[in-house]
Amino acid sequence: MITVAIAEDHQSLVDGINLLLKYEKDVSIIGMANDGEALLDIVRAKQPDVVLTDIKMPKIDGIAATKLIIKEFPDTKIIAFTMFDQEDAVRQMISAGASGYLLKNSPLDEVLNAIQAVANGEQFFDKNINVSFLNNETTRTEKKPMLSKSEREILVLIGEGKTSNEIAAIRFTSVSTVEKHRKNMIRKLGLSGKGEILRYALEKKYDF
Amino acid sequence: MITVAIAEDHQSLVDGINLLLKYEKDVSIIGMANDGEALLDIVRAKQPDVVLTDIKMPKIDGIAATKLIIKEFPDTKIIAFTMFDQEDAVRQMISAGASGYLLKNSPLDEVLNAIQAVANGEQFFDKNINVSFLNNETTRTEKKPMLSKSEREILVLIGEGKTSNEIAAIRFTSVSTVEKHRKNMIRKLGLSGKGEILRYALEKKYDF
DNA sequence: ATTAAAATACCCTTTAAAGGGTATTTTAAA
DNA sequence: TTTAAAATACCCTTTAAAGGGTATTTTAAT
Repeated sequence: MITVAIAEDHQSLVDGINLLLKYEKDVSIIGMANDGEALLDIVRAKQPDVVLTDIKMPKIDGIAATKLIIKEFPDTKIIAFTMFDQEDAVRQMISAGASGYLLKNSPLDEVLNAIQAVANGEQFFDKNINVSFLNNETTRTEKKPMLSKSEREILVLIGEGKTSNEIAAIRFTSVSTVEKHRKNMIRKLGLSGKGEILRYALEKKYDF
Repeated sequence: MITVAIAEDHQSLVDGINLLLKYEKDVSIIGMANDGEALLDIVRAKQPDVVLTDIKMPKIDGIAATKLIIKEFPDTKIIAFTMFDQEDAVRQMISAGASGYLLKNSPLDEVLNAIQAVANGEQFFDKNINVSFLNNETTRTEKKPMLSKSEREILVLIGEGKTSNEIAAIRFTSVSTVEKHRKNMIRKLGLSGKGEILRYALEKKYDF
């Protein structure tokens, strides 16, 4: 019997996975969480064999949660279940100690395959993910630019219509710092022109 | 028997809804799509009673798809199924003709409740949504300021990321004219601040 | 034909953002 | 522990947009 904990901020999807696994006799869901903190509580209390976790979650994100879980319970198998195929996200999850990576646009029964694979000591990667970069030195160097934590925070505020001045006040930093982050993001994202970072923020805002 | 079509770009969630409804004898899923274009094909081919659709989808988004479906098949009941509780998104879906609005962080069985409600001619809104503004007299009677033809054209171009200079070139007018239209729109719409008209253009892009 | 609204085009000033640097401290990874 | 990356903060210049006018020509409705 494989015991599984699920962390995912969309309850509908948790319910869907539950429906799928309810009648699987070799898999038992022993806990569900909608954020990383609740996931850690479950793992500490019940020590599941497999953890299926979203990356973007409230309180503690999937990558940080994975690190903490692996640190405390190194034998736990962790599968990332997320909507984006971002090289950097995959790489971070792998180096945090995850054994598998699933995309939400894949069929739901892949979840079962992944759980069984990782419980069996194997790794499991979604077919739609390009994992070549994990072994390939050249591909790794040309990875697409990833925004840092501060940069993402500022991008969200930009999307909310805040000016650099307001953002500086909110984050208790100087305006020049905010403007520096702006410029760095513009460079990283390959943008140019006045409104372009606002456009970017608004268009991608539901994406992360 | 209620016939249902689902449009949602995360296959895992489609599978979950499928699992939930498979053994419901008064509900039958007659089509599934991962984008708005495929949804329209299904609706035209099979004319479902109820459509459950995501808002953010490839090719044609949920709001545009809703408008098209209601135009061709006015009796179709449409439920928005999405991850964000944004007043503007709700309002736009309603004015596009949707009968219900569900959040993805709600339990999956709400989907069944929503389908049965709208099939029955009722409206169905997620408990976690603030819908007060829909019945609010002041909001409803508040006639939106009417933009002129040129103003709307320019607003579209602003939404496409064009600068006043580029817009002037496209429209064969002077930059000062474009800037005048900008300022007039800002005044009419009650906006203020640098990026605000771009924000407006991007957020209301289905509305004017 | 009169009139009102829309579209056109210019004036001036101010401001936020962008484009270009350099430099220090803090944090996290190898 | 050494190193690299991120976050911090400042410098200077340029530019697009905003905020405030006035004024003329077109277009459409009475």
